[in-house]
Amino acid sequence: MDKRCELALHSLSNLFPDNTSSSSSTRLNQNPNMFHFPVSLPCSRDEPHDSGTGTSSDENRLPVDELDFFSAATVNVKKESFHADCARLDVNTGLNLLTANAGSDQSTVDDGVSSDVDDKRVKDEVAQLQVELKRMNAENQKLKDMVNDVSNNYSALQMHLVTLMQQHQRHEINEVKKQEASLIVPRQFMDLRPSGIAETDQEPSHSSSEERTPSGSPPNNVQVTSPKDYLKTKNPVSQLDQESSSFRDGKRIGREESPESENLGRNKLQKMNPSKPIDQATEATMRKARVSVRARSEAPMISDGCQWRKYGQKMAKGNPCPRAYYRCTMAVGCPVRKQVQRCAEDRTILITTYEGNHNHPLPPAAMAMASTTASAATMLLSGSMHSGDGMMNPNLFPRAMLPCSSMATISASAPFPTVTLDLTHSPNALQFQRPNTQFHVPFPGQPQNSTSTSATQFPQVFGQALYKISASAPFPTVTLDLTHSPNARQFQRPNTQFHVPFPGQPQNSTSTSATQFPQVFGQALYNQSKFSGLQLSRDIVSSSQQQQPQQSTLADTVSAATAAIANDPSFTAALAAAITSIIGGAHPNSSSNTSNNNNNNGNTTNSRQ
DNA sequence: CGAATTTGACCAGCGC
DNA sequence: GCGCTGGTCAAATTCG
Repeated sequence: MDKRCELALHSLSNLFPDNTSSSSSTRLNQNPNMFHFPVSLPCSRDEPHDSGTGTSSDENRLPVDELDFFSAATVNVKKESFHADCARLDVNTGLNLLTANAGSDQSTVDDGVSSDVDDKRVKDEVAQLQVELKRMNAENQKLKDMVNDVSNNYSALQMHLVTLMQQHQRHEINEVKKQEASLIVPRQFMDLRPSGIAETDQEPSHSSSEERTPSGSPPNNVQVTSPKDYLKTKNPVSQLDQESSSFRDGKRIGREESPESENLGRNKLQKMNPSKPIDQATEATMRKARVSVRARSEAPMISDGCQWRKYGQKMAKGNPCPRAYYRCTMAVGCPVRKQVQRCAEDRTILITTYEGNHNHPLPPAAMAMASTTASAATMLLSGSMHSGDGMMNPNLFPRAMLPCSSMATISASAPFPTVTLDLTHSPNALQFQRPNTQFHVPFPGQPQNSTSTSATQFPQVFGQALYKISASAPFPTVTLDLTHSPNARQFQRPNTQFHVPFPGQPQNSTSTSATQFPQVFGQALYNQSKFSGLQLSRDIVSSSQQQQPQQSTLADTVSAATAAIANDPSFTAALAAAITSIIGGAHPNSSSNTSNNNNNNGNTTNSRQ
């Protein structure tokens, strides 16, 4: 920052010790869509200003010269710095200062000069200043309106981007489907049937594996066994696998009916629609694609900005913790559902599995998670669609999915290959890998020390830490493992606070019951492209990263991500979401999502279990 | 009193 | 065919 600006702000703080700093950082915080940039106050004055003169706060008094300086600075803020407005530099502060000092200055002059001439001159100056104040207030209001417009436009664009992404992916899927319809390339990474081919019930004798094969033909060169067999013979070992196995355990979970036909059995639905349009098939596939998010949280549910209604709870096999079922209630008929369950091995880990895509506009607070899950599902489906070759050579799959596959592993020998993308091996990852780490992101209208939020705030984090693609289940699942919490600092907005001690930033001791995750989508791209091939043990990385937070910048991340995407277009969807996240990450979360059902962890279980 | 949650019942898929 | 399991429904209950 220009030194003169610093001096100006210093003077402001001296004059209004209780007002300046707070107002400059909070007034425009009312707009949740605001970006938070470092304050940059442009100053036009050529001569360096000596803040030591006339800034004594004892009398709140400034010489006219100083008033002129602030006036000039304020005008420059208005004229030059839309950025400054975005940056929470409240021009009103300067205006208030101007007003206050105009008054004090007048009184000071009155005390010191008794002549009518001087008094008249001062009054004239005050009048001029007041006129100028009015003008600047009007201009300031215009600027604020502009900021609001930009924020609104941004939100609309973000929504539009997500919509376009989904449409684009559907188009791609349709294109690939047409190609595969002629080639009849077996797929094993997902459940994509050509339109018109009903699911399991038309071929009840088929195994679950066969059901995933188009045309009912088994994969050419892949031994097909049931998921349970796979689990028996192959031990994915990782916790993720064990968790996802609860969905893979040879059972088909989730129904594919549209909300309008939810009450119809799948059989009925398919009989009613023997020739399901391809879009519906795609939609069904998208609906089946699952994104599982693992996050450490004491809260019963992470807050993703959506509204959910609990419609069931069951005890799942192998897990003493009940699994809760939620349905999106932000719009009538929204097909999105999610399951929330604690990890059996580590109950501090909350596993949230999303299924489906929202069919309604989302508030900014929900955009992050929605785009994350949509992108994850899209990526999975896209990778699946491109996995025709990967079918023959499963190692191609992670290569296609990631610009740098050094951290991707795949159990190629398994009949149900599982792609594990362990991005925690990046040097940046695992910084937050601490049990019960709590992030604190103050949002407008939310007390910073609030402990009332029972849900974990969950901005967009896809692409970071450990995420895993599990296509072996009836539903392909992307698992985002946030328990190896990512380094979110790169994307931390200046106005965002975390409980993680950063260099030069004292650790905030406030606590909140809500675990709030910073938005770090896309960082994996950065890590991967920049540190490709770097093989570090997780423990080493973990320990080192906890002590050496990364200092990378957003620009670095974006450029690296750009380079990564240039290497592999298949990652378009994920990158798009990453950029979306980077651009829009500062969205505050709506209070708590849903109903804050604090009893979700309760012991109430289905008696049948 | 309406909304949200709880919970027992039901259904479907799958393995044996 | 039967039992197990996951998922959902809907009446009962609780909550604000």
